[in-house]
Amino acid sequence: MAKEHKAANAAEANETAADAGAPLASDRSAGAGLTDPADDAAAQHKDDGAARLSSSVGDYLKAIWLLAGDGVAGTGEIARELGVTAPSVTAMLSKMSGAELVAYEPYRGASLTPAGRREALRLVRRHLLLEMFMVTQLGFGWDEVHEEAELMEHVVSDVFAERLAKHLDDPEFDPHGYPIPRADGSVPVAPTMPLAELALGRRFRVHRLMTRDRAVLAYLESRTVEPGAELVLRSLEPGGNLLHLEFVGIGNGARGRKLALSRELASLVLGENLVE
Amino acid sequence: MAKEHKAANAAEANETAADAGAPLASDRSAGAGLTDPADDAAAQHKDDGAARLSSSVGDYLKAIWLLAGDGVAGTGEIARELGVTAPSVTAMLSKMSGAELVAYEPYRGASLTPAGRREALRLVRRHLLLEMFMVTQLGFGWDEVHEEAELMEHVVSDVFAERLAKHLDDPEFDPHGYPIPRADGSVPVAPTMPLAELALGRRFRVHRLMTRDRAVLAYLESRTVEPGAELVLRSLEPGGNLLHLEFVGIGNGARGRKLALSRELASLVLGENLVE
DNA sequence: CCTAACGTTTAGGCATGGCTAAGGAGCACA
DNA sequence: TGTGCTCCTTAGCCATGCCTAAACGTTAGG
Repeated sequence: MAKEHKAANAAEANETAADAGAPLASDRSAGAGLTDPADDAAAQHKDDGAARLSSSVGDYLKAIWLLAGDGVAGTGEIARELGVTAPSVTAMLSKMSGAELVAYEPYRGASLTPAGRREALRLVRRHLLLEMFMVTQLGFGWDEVHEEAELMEHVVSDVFAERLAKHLDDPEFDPHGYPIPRADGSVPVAPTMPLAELALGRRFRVHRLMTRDRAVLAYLESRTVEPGAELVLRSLEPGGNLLHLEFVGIGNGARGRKLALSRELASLVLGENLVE
Repeated sequence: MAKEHKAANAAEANETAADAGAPLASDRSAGAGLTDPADDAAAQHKDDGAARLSSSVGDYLKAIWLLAGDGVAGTGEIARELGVTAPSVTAMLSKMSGAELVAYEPYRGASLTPAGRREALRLVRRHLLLEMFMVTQLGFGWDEVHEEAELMEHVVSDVFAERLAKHLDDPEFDPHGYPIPRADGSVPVAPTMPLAELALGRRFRVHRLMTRDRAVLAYLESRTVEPGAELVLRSLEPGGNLLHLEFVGIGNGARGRKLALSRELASLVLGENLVE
């Protein structure tokens, strides 16, 4: 079902380092440089980094990020993602547009401004850190933590998030390989070649399971197809819809084990082609 | 700094077992048994044990508990505690009264019903557990965690709270000796004799610093007056307004150290008179 | 080029939870 | 037994964020 979203591609992180580096005052005045009174209200939000956005606003920002990344997300799309009706989205987008968090064009959709993007990444970061904490320290399963992190991400402070990050050893990727935005607003990058495109006999290291579908994640993990695992493509079923793989990973207790995987799932497994 | 404690005393848990034992269904129907139409709305809230109370409602319940425990809290008192105006409190109390969370008598005040008490304790438990986590695992200072826990306590689930409790080793008291309500709704008890009432030459073990004043807490802790510390009253200033004490504790590195304490502060230090 | 279908926006409401202003209860002291 | 004074409540209002119903833009097919 839920297909992963945006193809966070390699190039991404640099571009972001740029926005993030920009103290975001210059950006805005250039990009949306208005001289109207509304600027005042907006200014407050920036000076101190984020004058407490409501959690609803945060949800919208995050939804836009997940749906479109740096592109444009449509009203209906956002409504579906958040489980609200389209009119609610229209109203909220107008408001957020006024606060310079999104660029909104009626009937077209909304995209994140640098400030909105920054806030969205802050939330995603919190979300992933909280999930990791719950799983690694409290013993939750990966399928139990999403909703709770969803709530908590809106109330934890910057300081809490950073202390938690340190407590977790500053992870850059979650256990499925999903990149955890950094505190400075940049996003770690990782190899993105789909396992499905691996050539015969070549060796592949898994970096990311590109899906939000829990059944798929659970299936892959039960077979130790997870970040760090190394595989070799031994053969293909005629037609190419089934891959016969073999584990060759080192840390993996699975060395030598065989694995059959459909092309469909293999295309969700991202990683890199290793030189032997 | 943050010292563990969990001096879970032997006898404890009984008194509370009584209240908590009451499954709160019987209580309510007997106590407030109305037959009017409003019952419907209220009924929904009870059937499933607590149909997600808003965080505001929770704040009110907690405030009443902190201010009055099982007694009656006045409108103004609650308003001050929560930082809202009196009319807001009146309105909220009426609503909560309808939901059978408090017993509200206009112009008199409100007290918790069993259901309200249960919810208040749930929140207090979460609050204290979160504070302990932040301090002991994330390295926060005790004076930094209150507000954040205040926010988080409203969003963490039962399961999260219990897993966190286990992660923290099921503490029964926070580091200031404040009792942490148990998951079953009972409250640990500890000795409550004020240090100020100690007789000359007698030995005293600190169990609790009975104040929320941060300056006082910091002052006492900087002198290692904290749960577990053991002191002997050596002499009194004429008039009895100053106590000359000496540390005799075992776990305490402070053994033999002298301490002068005003009667005022000594009355905030609760504990027990030890037989020598 | 026009029109139907779809998605989006406007209009009008509702619930929550807060506020100020103004009137009423309760109590203490004369 | 009144008379203040304090505290509490009632009345009326506002902001947020959601909803439904209805009008409107956009776009693709005839």
